[in-house]
This record gives sequence, C-alpha cells and structure tokens, in this order.
Amino acid sequence: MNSDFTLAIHSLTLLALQPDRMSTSEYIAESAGVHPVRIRKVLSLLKKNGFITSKEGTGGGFIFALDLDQVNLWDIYQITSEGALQPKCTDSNGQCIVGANMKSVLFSIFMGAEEHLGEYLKEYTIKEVVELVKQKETF
Amino acid sequence: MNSDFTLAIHSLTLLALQPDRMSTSEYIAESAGVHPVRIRKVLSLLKKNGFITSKEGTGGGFIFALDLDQVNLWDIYQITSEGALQPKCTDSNGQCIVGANMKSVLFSIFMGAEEHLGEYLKEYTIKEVVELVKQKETF
DNA sequence: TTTTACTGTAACGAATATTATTACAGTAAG
DNA sequence: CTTACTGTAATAATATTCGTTACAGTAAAA
Repeated sequence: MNSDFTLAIHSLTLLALQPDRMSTSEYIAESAGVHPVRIRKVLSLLKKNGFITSKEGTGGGFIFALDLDQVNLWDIYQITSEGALQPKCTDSNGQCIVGANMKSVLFSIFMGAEEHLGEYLKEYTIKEVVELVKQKETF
Repeated sequence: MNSDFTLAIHSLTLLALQPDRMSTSEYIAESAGVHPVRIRKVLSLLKKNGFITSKEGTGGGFIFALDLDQVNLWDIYQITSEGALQPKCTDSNGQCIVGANMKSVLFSIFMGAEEHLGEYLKEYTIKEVVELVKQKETF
C-alpha cells in the first residue's frame, strides 16, 4: 500500500485536532517522521480536492476545510492511491491463451477488488480515526 | 499489489489447462513473460501449501494437485502476499498523540481491509478464472 | 553409468520505485 | 525588506523488485 495514503490520513488527523490554527508542514512532518516537502506534496492533493485549505507566508500553513465526518478513507484512497491494487503485469505471451487473456481478466478482478475495498474504507471517516487515536491514548 | 500473486494465478490457470501432463517452469515462464527461476520460486510456495506437486528430472515439472474449485484467490493471496495491504510506516514521533498512536490504529484498519478483501477474493476459484480466460478467447 | 532435462535455492546484479533533500520562486505578515 | 511560510521541480539516496547466473539434487533414458 502506497504510503501517501497513510501520510494523508496522518496529516488530516493532526489537522483535525488543531481546528483553530494553521499547522505548518514542518510540524506535521515531525509528527509523521518524514520530510516536510513530502507532506507538502501530499497535502497539495488534498487541497486540490477541497479537504483542506492552505495559506502561504508567515503564520501560514494548512487547516481542515470540512467537517470531520465529511471525509472518509475511501475519499483519501482515491486521491492518493487509486489503482494501487492493480498489479503491474509484464506483457505476457500473446500466442498463449492464458498469456493473452490473463491480463484483462486480472484487471477486472482487481477493479472489483478495489470497489469492494472502497465499501470498507467508506466506513471510516476522519472523525472516527480521531476517536480511535484518542482511545489508544488512554491505555 | 505484489506480482507474485498474479504470477501464481497465471501459473495455476495454465496448469489447470494441462491437467494430464507436467508443465515445466520454462513453459510457464514463457507464457507469463518472466524468468523461469521466478516461476520456480512462486511455485515452490504453492507446492508447500499442497496446491500443486512437482517432479524433478527429465519429464518433470509441475501439475495441479487439487480440483479447480478447491483453490480460490484468497488462498493464493494469503500464500503469496499476506500483509501486502499494510503500509510500511516509518516510525513517527512518539511525543505526539497522533504520531504515537496512528501506527496501531492504521494497522487495525488495514487488517480489517485485508479481511474484507478476502471475502471478495474467496468468490473466485481457479475454475472461475479459467472460465473467464476462455470467455475472453471467443471474442 | 553417463548424459540429459528438469526442480530447488542461494547469491548477486540490474532495473525500478520510493523517499529525502536541495533549490528556489511565490506569497503574506510584521 | 526581512522573516516564515507554501509550491514545485530537479536530483540524490535508498529500498524494493526482478532477472540472471551458478550449482546441487533428482530422475528418466540412452
């Protein structure tokens, strides 16, 4: 699984806990243990899709733009990782029935798998992820 | 997605169409467009799990050991790719609530996702994959 | 019994993909 | 006009995947 996906979840969860102020990429990067530039790349995708807004310059940063239960993990998956389930087959032998047709058969199976995964991921909104993180905290 | 998974499916589908004779790794490799050693590596996993048998020496190779509807894609996934959905998070900042707990929260979410995927993959047996490949052939 | 045709694996190298880092332009606050 | 940010391209470092070579083991067949 693409780690852009988990970085996006991580970032949004952090932003969810800082609803009143902007968070810098450096702050988020430190929490996630990655480089700030990587955070900015991932967050630029989320921004394009309207989940967050950003501001440049002093005092700038990122902030959540929607209600926490308006964003679910399937939304985030689609933005950051769509197609990640698809295996990248090398071209196989077209002379052979299996070689010639396997690729498209697998393609449709994995398409279905991704849709199915979507049904699961839709059940988790950022609100719920925040709850889960808070629960862990108490133990 | 790990390509061992699709190579395993490809190989088993080929073997399913050659129920009466042994197929060599070279033959399978040519159909799949990869190196024979890679096929042997993947097939050794399938052998360990009893889906196929193999024979060394002249006239040797691989052959399906079960009925085609006794093996489904979830079986194959588990053997070749279990955990592939889990993102490999870099260790994040333990000082931060989110950094400290996100990893385990994501872990359980992705565990659930894999189980959910399993329900979908169980619906496809090798028998059905063979049918799909044959259907493609006619068009 | 020696040759031939295979599997089984380890070891290493090549290719590819992912991630970090640097660099710098653009923006806004003070 | 300086400071503190985002945005993004380009490049370097690293990790992962995959191909290839090498060779031991096995069995059929000459």
